[in-house]
Amino acid sequence: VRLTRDAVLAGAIELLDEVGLESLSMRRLSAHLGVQNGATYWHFPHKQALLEAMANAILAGVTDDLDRAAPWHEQLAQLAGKVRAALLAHRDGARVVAGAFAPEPNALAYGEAAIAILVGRGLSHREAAWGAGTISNYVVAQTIDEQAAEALPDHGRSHARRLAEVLADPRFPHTRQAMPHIVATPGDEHFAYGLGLIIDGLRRRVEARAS
Amino acid sequence: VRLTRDAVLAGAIELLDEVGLESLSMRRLSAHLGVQNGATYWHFPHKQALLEAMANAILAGVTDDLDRAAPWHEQLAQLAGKVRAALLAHRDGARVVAGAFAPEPNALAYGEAAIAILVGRGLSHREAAWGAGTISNYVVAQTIDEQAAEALPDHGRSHARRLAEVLADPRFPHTRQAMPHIVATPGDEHFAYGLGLIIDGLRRRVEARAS
DNA sequence: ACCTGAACACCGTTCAAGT
DNA sequence: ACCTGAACACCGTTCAAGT
Repeated sequence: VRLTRDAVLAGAIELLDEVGLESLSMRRLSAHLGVQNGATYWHFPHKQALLEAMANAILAGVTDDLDRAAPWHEQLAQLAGKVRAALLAHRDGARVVAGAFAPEPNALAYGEAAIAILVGRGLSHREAAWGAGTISNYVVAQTIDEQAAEALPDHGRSHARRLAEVLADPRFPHTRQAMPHIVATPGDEHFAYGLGLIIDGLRRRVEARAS
Repeated sequence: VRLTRDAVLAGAIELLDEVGLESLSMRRLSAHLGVQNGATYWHFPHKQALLEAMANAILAGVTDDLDRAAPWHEQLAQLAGKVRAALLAHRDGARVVAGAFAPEPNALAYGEAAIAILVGRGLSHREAAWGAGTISNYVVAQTIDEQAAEALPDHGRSHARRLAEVLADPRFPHTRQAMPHIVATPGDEHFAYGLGLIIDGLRRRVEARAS
């Protein structure tokens, strides 16, 4: 049973989808690959390196097929949507990517695309980098929330009940009224709202430049 | 050596500041408290419960002393700034809070304050909840980045060098020019920029309501 | 070059037994 | 009520030895 770096990586993604990030151990991965305990360490120096490679794999193709004819702010929204879709395509995908710190190619390609769009509209590299980072953080954080909500036992009903109890506290009247919208709502509308806030902020700055 | 829930919690925060989240184990905490291995389990049912309590402790007081006379968007910015300061006050504070899922009182108080401000300006509870959530996610994610950058060995110089090497790749020209602004810049300006984007987006929606 | 087998130094959690 | 002591079932990582 000859192993390769790619086989280890593919097996790791497979196992991630099966058991989730919490249960993804190097030992379990070895078992999944039908190999002895330390075998994976020949292909990856440590677990973190494997996780970075997984994050890179999850983000593959996010900069493909962008509609360059669309208005710049729609291109940004499209790009963010593709990243979100990529994260949602794997169990705990958002958390895996959030934990990756090293500059892997696919994450860089995504950042480059976002910065290029903003620089193209006249923002400084500093503003473009910070703006792209804000979007990036939003997409990952929001998708972590979505996947956490998904993963809740019995579709989160017990969690919702516990939340409702706490919100009976008279100190939190508005939170109580907003209850249905507190836990990350599945579907695109919730995601689009927060993204829209950030992009609107960027539009203001781009328009200020233009005048 | 009589233990209490509060003593365990205080010891845990102390140990967090000393060794960081990665090295904060239940066993090490017991040693730090001068007590046997399983002793902490009488006061907290599991590690996650302790971490939630720590997150709550870190967020203590974030809703105090808000300037109710200030414009609403400045109140929001103030609130976000106080949360960031609270997270920065402890090693890995942002990551601890990010990992807390249960609705603890201080996090709820913060959410309530933010939602109340937005509802007070005419937004629906849905928009207010989503807007507050976007700010919340931003503050935590951005502060995680800041604390990660801080924690880098030799002030991140080796990391910056590795990044510079990767960015020699001609595929990433804009990222390369933006290099000094890619890693979370310490100080308030970087933080304020992203926060300003979100708040500006909210201002547009509040103004749309008013007219 | 690539993998096995076994070890090292840890984890979180449980629980009878003590006080 | 609160803690000890010891165990259970795991971890990530290393490394001589094999092929």
